[in-house]
Amino acid sequence: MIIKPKLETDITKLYEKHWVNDFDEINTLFHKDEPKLCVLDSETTGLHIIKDKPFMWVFGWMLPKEKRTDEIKGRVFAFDSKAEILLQVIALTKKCVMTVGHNVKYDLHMLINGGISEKVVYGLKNITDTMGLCRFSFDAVSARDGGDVLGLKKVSEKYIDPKAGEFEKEVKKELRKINDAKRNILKELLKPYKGWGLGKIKEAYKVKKRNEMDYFTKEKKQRWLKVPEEIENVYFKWMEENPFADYSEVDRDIMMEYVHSDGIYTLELVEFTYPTVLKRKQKAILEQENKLIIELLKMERVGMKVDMPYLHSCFKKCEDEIQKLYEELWGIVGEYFTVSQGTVIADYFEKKLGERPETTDKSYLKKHKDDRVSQLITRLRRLEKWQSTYISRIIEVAQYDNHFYTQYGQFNTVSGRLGSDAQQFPKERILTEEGELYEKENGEGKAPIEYEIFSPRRAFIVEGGNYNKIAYFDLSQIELRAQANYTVLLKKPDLNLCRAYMPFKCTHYITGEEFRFDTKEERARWYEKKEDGTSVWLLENGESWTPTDVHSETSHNTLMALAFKCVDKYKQYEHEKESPVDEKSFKKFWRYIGKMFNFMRNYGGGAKKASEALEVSMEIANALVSGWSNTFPEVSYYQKQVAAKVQKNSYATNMYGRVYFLSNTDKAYKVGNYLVQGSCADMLKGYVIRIGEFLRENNCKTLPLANIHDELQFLVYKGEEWIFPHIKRIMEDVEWMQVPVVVDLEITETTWADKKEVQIKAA
DNA sequence: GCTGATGAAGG
DNA sequence: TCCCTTCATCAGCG
Repeated sequence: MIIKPKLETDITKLYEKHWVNDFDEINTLFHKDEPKLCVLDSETTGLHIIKDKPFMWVFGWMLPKEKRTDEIKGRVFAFDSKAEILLQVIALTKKCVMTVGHNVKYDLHMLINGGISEKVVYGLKNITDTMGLCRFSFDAVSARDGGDVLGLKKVSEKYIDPKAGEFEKEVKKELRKINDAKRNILKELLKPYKGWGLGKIKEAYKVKKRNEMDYFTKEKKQRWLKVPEEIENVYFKWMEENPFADYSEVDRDIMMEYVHSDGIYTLELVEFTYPTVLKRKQKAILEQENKLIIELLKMERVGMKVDMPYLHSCFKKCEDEIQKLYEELWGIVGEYFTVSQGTVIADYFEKKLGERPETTDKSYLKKHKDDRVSQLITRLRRLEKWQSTYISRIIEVAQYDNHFYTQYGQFNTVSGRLGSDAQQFPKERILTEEGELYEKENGEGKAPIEYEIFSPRRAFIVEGGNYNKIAYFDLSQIELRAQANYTVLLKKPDLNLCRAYMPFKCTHYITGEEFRFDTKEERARWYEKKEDGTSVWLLENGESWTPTDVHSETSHNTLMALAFKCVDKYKQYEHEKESPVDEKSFKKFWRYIGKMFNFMRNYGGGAKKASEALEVSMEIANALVSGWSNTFPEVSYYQKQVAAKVQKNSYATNMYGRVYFLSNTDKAYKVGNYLVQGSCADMLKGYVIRIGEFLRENNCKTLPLANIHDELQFLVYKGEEWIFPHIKRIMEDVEWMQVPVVVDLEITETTWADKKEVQIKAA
């Protein structure tokens, strides 16, 4: 059945839109057209990759160029989700050169949730994500700096059809109507209770945004409002009986008007981006990404098991602590407010100090850290953030089956890194005030468990049964190693940075040969030791090589720049006017700012920012700049070279062929970091593919579980510990890295928080 | 309602 | 010339 929707644009009218109940019409036309490019897109009940189901699909294609006319460019078919049709559609996609979807990994989840076996989906070979095509053909500018956001609506509106956003509006309107109707039920229910309307509920409980619509929660907002039990019962019961509406509740006739457009724009995006992808020679790296789609798909479906009772108990602890602190805060200030209300806080400080602060941000509060109000606000902001972002969110996501599922954004980032929400789980626990005091006196990590409010990583536990172990493979300081390697590749190796990771330009204590690192075998000798445990490689002064402590070195050179005299390196410094630096203050202060600045400067940071961020004088900040330059002269050279190259050519290419293109080269200085960050990201992506192959070839049941930038996690199947040395070998074997790559292994049989380091050798 | 600022995290 | 991100909340603007 051919659909003539009310809304058509110059772009969409060139596509024939069908609604079908079975496969016949699709099949007949497909064989008539013999397309090379097809699209698959799902409409689903929500965004949970395991719980939610597809209820409608769009399958379509673009006609081969020779078959197009002025009237028709392609065909799209919408149908209710049924496994039989999907299976036949999948068979057709295999006849195309390319099958695309926008964020296609999500649609692959929905194929599985729609009744297609995992085996069939995991076996798909010609899947390409149009988000990837966008990333590989757009400028390397992050969204923060005004670069493109890759959402289908945004991209199509900008590059394909200014009217692309119109289609969704009708459906959104309809969805809003349904949710409004549900909200009106609550309104009616609340009518008998004076003073407790919808507005008051919104003050008492947090209302989050889902699809730009109000999503009511059970989380407290303005905690001074005491909600009568009766009201709370009415409200909670309403929530249960009236769950937040999703697209499946929208009338099918209205859906039908719009579903085709997503498929059409996705096809159009291929036509728009693909020539640039080819021109920039991005086909090889695109194929890598395509392989990765399936590996990530598998990984996402494993999910991390969470300890729900623990989370619920932490929620309660957090809640009590927040309530307690708020009561103290309101008592002092004499007014009810929340800690994110900057104006109220500014009022307070204006009254107290006679001067109105411009901001009430973290740094302002830190300046008044002896003020109890300042302490309370700082602490409450942290607690509330943790409670809502970690505890509540994990509970919400994991409610379905006690697993936290994350989705990896494969093309979100400019550099090539994966994005995911698992990356922000704090490593450290949050303690009560007493606990923090205890640690101040007795050392970090020393506070006993009764002081602990919440340890995010404690919530993630092993699966159990035959999967009673999680292994974490972590790349040691990989970005700094890659940075060192880039100076080697530029034929100007940075002495200090290289010597942090290998005995660069050192000589053997017996043979006198210089350390070489051109081949794998030569490189592997960096670790060789004498019987007494010191390195066989000797520095110029005859001492055994020890890895340079790059942070101390920057601090040392900063002190030199400030005209300190070195009495004992890293330990004692004297000055004509300033007070001397002893070992303790070197460690606690100078090394700390040296470390912070090392990272800052690698990203292009300057003296002004350093002075602000590290809260030091401009004099010290300037000394850090020159201290850094003296410590890593060739890193400085590298940064200048890359920027100059980008100024000249408008692009640079990382170690895996990923191109960073800039139409406007004002921010060329950023590319130096893109190359380092992006090469490491592609390195990780490569591991995921290769380790996946290894596990398949050996019929392993161990499952890749998660990735966080420089770490890979595996859910280990009982008895398969033999693979650890192989994974380590795969990860440490990086063709282009002349600086040694080192991988550490940690294991837990209980929770993520309790992982312990294990020594192994690469196979 | 949308945007930008702010601030809590990860590397 | 401080890099890449995620997620939540609020003030200001239209």
